[in-house]
Amino acid sequence: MPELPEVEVSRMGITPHVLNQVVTKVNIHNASMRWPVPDEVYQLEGLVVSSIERRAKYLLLKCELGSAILHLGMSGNLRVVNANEPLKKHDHVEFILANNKALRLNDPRRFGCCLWQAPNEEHKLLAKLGPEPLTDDFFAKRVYEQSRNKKVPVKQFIMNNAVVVGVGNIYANESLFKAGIDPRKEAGKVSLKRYQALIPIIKDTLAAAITQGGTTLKDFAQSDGKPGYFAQQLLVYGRKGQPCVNCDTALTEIRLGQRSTVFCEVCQK
DNA sequence: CGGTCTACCTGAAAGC
DNA sequence: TGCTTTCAGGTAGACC
Repeated sequence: MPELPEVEVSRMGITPHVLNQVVTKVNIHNASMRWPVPDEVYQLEGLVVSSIERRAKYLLLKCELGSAILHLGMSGNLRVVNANEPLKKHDHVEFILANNKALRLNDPRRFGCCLWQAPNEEHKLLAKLGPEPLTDDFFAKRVYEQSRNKKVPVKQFIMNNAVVVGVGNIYANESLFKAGIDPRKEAGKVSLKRYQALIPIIKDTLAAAITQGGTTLKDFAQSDGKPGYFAQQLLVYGRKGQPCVNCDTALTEIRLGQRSTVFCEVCQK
């Protein structure tokens, strides 16, 4: 499932093939994604892709008359293939380029989306997003102050897009383990000192995953079409019952906000 | 308004 | 073996 590192790696992967190319044709093979794919996306036809940006887990293909906003949801991936390559099942949207390549958005579960943003406008999905985790806008004191009087478990707090974007379930589990923080602990009762430990860990974990080419369990294909399964070592996620790497205690799995939460009851307090 | 819950969706895996 | 059920999860929006 694409988390922020996968999206960033996808961005980097498609950029050499897509940047500065003319979009000769847009094909919407299946408009029923999370939201209907709007016809405005056809406005890209005949335009040059002038930049490819990422905000949270959204990718923006920017052109003079507007931008396509892409989200991979849980099961989506982007591929760059030769335009004559047969479509695969769940290739919902494709952008044919002047270099005879096709950028294809494939998403079996259709939790992803392809939307439109006019120039100088900010789509409402992007408007309420919190800071990017890898920028200086995400820092411990800010998170600490934002968390005061919040009763929500700290894990759910750091997965809240208003606090920081791009921290999904896997990285929330991993980061809290590395920081030694019990995921159930009330966000408002976590000290500044502990946020000062946690925030750099989140940054380092995400940055390392980007550096290594992105991590995923399934569904992620490298943008050149090769399977992109990435064997990053996950310390707790998916390791319920297995020994903690620090103390050998069997890892515990619980549900927080309907999400699988794995942690070490000894190392995380 | 803050906090919690649900819906959306398919395919892999588990259960029977 | 093959059918049925469960589970995975990002996130907007409904709900209390």
